[in-house]
Amino acid sequence: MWDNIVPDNFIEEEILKDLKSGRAKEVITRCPPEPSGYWHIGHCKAWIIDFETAKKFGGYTNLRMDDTNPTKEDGDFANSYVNDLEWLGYTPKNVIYASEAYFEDIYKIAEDMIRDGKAYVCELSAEEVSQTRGTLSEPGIESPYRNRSVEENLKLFHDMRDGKFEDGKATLRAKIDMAHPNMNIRDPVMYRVMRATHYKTGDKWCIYPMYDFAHPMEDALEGVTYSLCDISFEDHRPLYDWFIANGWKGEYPPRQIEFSKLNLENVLLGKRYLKKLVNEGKVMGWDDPRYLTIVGMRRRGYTAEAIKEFIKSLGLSKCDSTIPFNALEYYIRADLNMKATRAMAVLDPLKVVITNYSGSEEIEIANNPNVENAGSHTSRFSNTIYIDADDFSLNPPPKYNRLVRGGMVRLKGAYIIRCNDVVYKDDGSIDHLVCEYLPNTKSGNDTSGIKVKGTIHFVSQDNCTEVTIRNFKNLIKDEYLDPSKALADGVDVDELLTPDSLTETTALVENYLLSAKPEDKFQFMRKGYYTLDKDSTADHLIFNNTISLKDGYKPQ
RNA sequence: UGGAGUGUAGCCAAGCGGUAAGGCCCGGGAUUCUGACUCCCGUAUGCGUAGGUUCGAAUCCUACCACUUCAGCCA
Repeated sequence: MWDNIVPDNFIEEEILKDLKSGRAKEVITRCPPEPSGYWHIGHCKAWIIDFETAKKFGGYTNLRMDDTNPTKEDGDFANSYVNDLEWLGYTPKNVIYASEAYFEDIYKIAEDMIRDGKAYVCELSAEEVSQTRGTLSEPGIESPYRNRSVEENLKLFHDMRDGKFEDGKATLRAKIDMAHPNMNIRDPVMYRVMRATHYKTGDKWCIYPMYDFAHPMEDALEGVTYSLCDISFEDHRPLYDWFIANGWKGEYPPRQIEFSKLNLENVLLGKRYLKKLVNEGKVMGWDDPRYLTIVGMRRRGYTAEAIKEFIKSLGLSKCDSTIPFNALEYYIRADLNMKATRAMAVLDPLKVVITNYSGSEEIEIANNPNVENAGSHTSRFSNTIYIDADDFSLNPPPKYNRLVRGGMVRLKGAYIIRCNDVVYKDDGSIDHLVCEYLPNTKSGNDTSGIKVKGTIHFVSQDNCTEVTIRNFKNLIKDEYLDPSKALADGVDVDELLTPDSLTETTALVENYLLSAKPEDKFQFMRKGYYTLDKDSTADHLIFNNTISLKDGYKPQ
């Protein structure tokens, strides 16, 4: 049945072995966020693995809120995940709230474990537990409460649930091994007393299971067969397996497999840091286009497909890795190249007067020359136009293919022009260029036989509108390739920030863009990709610079 | 310094005893009414190091080295 599946990575290899040996019979995965923050590109990697792996083996994936700590969680986050997944193009089979779906069952499993002598109620304080845990090289000390009778433990555990202990006064602990070299195994806490209103279950519970106990039980209860997570949980796997072995009686036990997480150069994804900048008003919000949150990337103009292709291109391993940002940018450009509508925009206008032309006429601009049937839209040419200032040079560097005094260029979609004169302002700067056009050179209808080296974009005075452009630089200064390490080394967060990571400029765009809707994607030809920001109003458009085009021009 | 994990090109990453895939970056060229895209070509006598086994080793064995990670009643 599985014979024609070819594994693409070590996780799929492991799964295939299990399937063939009968250890597992299907592939059901889960994406298990704690609803306590917005998703970012790092989470994307995990969700892509969860969904793609299950899909490959004909299984499915659930979205499960791992909401076992009411002091940190919020239902708004949970809702955002459903939207983010949808945007990414994934539909979970079920949306589950662990608190609602499993708390009662997990509690019963805990009772069974007490009956089996596998768990005990401990009344050591948090500090005492910490002090008796031992160190990396020394064993811990067993709790004085470790050998209570089953009856006493059961009664005390019920007391915990019934609110007879104050917060922090008692825990349920797994009875494993206080001398184990893996610290996680030294009688880990399974339940703590915590009076907090849960966004989903309200005040129904005053005890909450810990991740290490809850997670494997949730997986098992849910029928999840593969619990894929990042490498930071590797040390927890023995515990995961212990809880499955000692707490769950089912036939096909879930299996945890870890992979390395995604790090990007110059990018900080820590929740604390993102939150701090939002609170201090240093960014526009969680969806700031400089953030690599899902909502931020979306607002910036990144596409879900580009993000997915990027992550898939990275492969899967357990090695620590940090990916250069330009690896992501490649996929953003590649996807936008096929999706963005071409348009003309002049970012730094220089006026050009065409002396031998009068009036105005329509021209056609292909919406996307790389896509068949993308169609075209109408723009205009007239005797007064604007070109970008850097497309004209008084002292052209070598191999400069744009407009120079006495030289010719083609205006995209219109005519070839020649620059005959330069008119200066009183301060010595250029006021405008005086040009002539070559009448028989119109695009698509050129009978002149004249070849020019350069084609530049422009807008016509009678067909353009001023808009705001938001330009972004990396939030983190270039020299901090690993900002989390810098932070750990004591560098202040503010020191990491690029001072002018957001700048606003204006541009003249062809009027075709007036009908754009938020999130519409455009390529401003020869410049970059832009998307309309949600802050735009009918008479004031704001475009976010998603990413520039590559510039292969190297003078010399 | 106890446990766990990882070392293949500048960055990722295939490879699973038969003589180092691919992608990004970079360099060169072609093409181009976007200096984009596209298309060619080039980039590890070498796989953390040192030994060993073998006709043959990135793959097996031994030792060592480096890096990451774990001492929440967080997830």
